[in-house]
Amino acid sequence: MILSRTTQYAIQALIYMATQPRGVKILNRNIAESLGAPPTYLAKVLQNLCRGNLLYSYRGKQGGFCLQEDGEKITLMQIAVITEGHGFTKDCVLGLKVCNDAVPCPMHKQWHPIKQEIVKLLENQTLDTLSTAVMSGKYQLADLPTALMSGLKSHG
Amino acid sequence: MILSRTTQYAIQALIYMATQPRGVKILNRNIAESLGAPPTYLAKVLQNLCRGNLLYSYRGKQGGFCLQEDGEKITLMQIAVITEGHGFTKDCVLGLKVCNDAVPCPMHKQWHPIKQEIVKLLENQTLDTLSTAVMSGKYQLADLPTALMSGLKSHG
DNA sequence: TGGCATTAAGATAAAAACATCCTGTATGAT
DNA sequence: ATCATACAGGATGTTTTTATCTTAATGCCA
Repeated sequence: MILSRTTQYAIQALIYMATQPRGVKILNRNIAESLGAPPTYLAKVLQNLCRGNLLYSYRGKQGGFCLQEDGEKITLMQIAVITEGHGFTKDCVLGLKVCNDAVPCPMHKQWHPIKQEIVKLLENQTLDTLSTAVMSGKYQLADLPTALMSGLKSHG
Repeated sequence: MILSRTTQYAIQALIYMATQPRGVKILNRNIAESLGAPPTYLAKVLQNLCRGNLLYSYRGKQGGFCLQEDGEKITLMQIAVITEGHGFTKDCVLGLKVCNDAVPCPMHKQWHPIKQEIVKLLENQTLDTLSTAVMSGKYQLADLPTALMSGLKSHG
């Protein structure tokens, strides 16, 4: 598994939010329901994304979460860096603490280009592209296709 | 992290064994020391590799572990399948239980080719190639270069 | 102002991964 | 035979990740 469960929730949640009308506050409860994710855990993840400045949060009645301005430009890499920590793209595939061009593990040379492709992919995929794909109805965001589809339909 | 710590230990251990003269029994204790891995934990990993038919084990005095015949042809994929379980190459990058060409997540199309490259790499890398690289002295197998190097030197 | 809905945050719990411990069993050497 | 050595396997402990619970803080609205 390349991304932790936490990061997967974060990405799913943000894509979901990008499918919703911009500027409207979205409840944690609704996101969790649409994704089939544990609400209390997702709340922590969203909190973390707020600290990472990808989201705004508003308390009280009429509160909820909102994508930051230019939210659709957010990349998967930005998300992953917040949830997995910096340097998760730098880890040695064999787990060595020090592994670089100068002092490589025996897989370093072969693994490096693939790692680069993963990085490039994560950097190229934006919430814009992904949410558009989901809204087309051809791609599922969670293991609850009916729940999600109905959720999308009710909003647009 | 693409491979679990357990898989990393397994790969490191097998590469190390492939650097040693074939047919000679190798002690868990020595492998662990050379890799800087916890000996009792490594023992479990090696046990598992025996069940997976990559190693032979011998008990009692003069006992130890031996690479299976044709051990140098073992691929990283064979190892990973044993330690991570089948289907670890089939996991959806967003964590969906069902995600395939027919019912894809919004990342499926973009992720698939990279996943294929990872699979191909793991299938192409053999203990032969990797142990040869390590024996050349240009590549480190553990975060204990001096310990490993001296270990290799003492055996040829 | 009081009541309610919502996120924030800290404590706690559960599960999985990682690691250790102890006893059993096989095997070669004395 | 007995002993020392090394793997096997089960129980236990620790750490990290994932998940839940509870209380506080905030803000809307009547």
